[in-house]
Amino acid sequence: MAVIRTARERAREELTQEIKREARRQVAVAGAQQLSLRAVARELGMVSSALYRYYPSRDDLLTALIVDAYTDLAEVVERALAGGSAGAARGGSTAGAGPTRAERAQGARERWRALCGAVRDWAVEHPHEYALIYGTPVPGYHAPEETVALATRVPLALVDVIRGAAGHLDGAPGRPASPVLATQLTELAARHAPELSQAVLVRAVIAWTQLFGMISFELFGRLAGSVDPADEFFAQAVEEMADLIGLPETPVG
Amino acid sequence: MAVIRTARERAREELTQEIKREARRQVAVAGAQQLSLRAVARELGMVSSALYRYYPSRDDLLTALIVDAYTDLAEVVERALAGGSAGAARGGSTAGAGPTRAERAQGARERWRALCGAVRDWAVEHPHEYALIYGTPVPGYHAPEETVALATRVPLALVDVIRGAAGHLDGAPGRPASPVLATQLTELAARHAPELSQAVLVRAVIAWTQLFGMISFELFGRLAGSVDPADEFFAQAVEEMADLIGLPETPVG
DNA sequence: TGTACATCAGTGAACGCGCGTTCACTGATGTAC
DNA sequence: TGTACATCAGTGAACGCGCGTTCACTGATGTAC
Repeated sequence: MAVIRTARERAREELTQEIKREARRQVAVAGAQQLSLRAVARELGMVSSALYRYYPSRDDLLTALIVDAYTDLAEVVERALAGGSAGAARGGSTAGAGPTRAERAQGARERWRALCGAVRDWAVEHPHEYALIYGTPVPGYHAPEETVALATRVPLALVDVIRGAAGHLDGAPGRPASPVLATQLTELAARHAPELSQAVLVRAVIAWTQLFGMISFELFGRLAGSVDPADEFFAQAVEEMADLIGLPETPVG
Repeated sequence: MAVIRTARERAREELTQEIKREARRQVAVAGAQQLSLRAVARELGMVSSALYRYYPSRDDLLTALIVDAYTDLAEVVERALAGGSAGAARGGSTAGAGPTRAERAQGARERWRALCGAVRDWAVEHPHEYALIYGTPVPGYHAPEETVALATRVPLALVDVIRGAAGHLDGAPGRPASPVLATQLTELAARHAPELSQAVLVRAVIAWTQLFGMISFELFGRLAGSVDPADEFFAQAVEEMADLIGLPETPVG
């Protein structure tokens, strides 16, 4: 009620964060499966039962970490797009005004690069948190509704990048979608991207799965012996995907 | 020594298989993390310590399952290619003789479809075994050398399909590879596919990561709300990947 | 074919471990009058 | 400002669980002579 938090309230907020921080640290070191309330409590110098004042169960703590991971990744990606696109488009835009439609189209490929790079960088820096949200689901754990909406932020950003270039996409003509797929794409378009053709949407989904497929393979060690370290392969694949979608090339110079 | 196995030897072989079978069943139900020697023993009506006559540790049993999973998948894929390509190419080939080079090129897209379909079907039928070999690595478990060679069988089959169409590939011209990537591709080509260009090889790796990226997303529930069920999306993506690589279209009729 | 010994599969008890969660408690912090 | 009561964070013991692995043992199977 009071604007100024009581000592109790402040302590509670801080400890809630500290518990989460320590839990995240443990997940980062040993993976989600190894997360143990007792170990967290031990590290914090508390007794294990004290944690139950903050999280009603281990699964709730895990959920908090998952929510944070989704949020963190989404913010990193959105920040990369906000910064990157403004920078890329600023050159040609009237000072003070936002980028024009054509300018955003010009910047679409840079934005696509920025998005892919941001996801990969985050994943490489937080491999276990990445595994937490994009790895094998933990059997027995069921993600609450809350995370479903969060999980869409990155794909929505991806679609947004493509929408920015709508009308300027120059990919090869696509194959017609078969009936069920066409229906799925129509619904997807209605919800998120009415101006994109089915051919482009399919490729957006392909690029999306491609992006995370590559990253998972890299993190999980499946590229060892072929294109690992994967930096340049990744960059190349990002361009190939941009070509596939038909994102316009930015004129050089 | 004896050609005829003694009762002891036969019993040992059978029990070794039965233990593996029960372990596989448990992994299929609850995932690798849940595999427990005690539970396996219980189910088999033995005492847990008896298992140590057959597998020296839990990790060794897990390794046996992983080896089996790799082998099983590879065999399914190789069988699909053997059957599929023979059938596809038989129409135009001289009776008795193998397919000519041009005929194999004609069949390359069918072979690519067969390969992708076989991998996906196997994964859908054995989701937990798929997760065992393509999911998040189990922290603390280190895969022995043995599995490394096994893991290459599917990608080798993939490269083989493309090699079958060498000289007939008609993909869009690729971008030049940057230095490190070029080196990696040169080594890859030297080892596995000297007749393929770097542009094609990059796309082969892209298609490879794409294939498993899609399947993982499908199995792990990440396509829910977009293109799930994924059958038609998968088929479409398989064609797009074939286009990207430049596998020749089979003439219809 | 029969006996003496060696091999080895399976038993049952035990070790030592760590886990999530509950519960009655204490003492400090906060609130109402 | 001071007192009486309510709230709630943290304690410590306990419950009940399942796990991987070791070890001395027994009894059945196999082998050599």
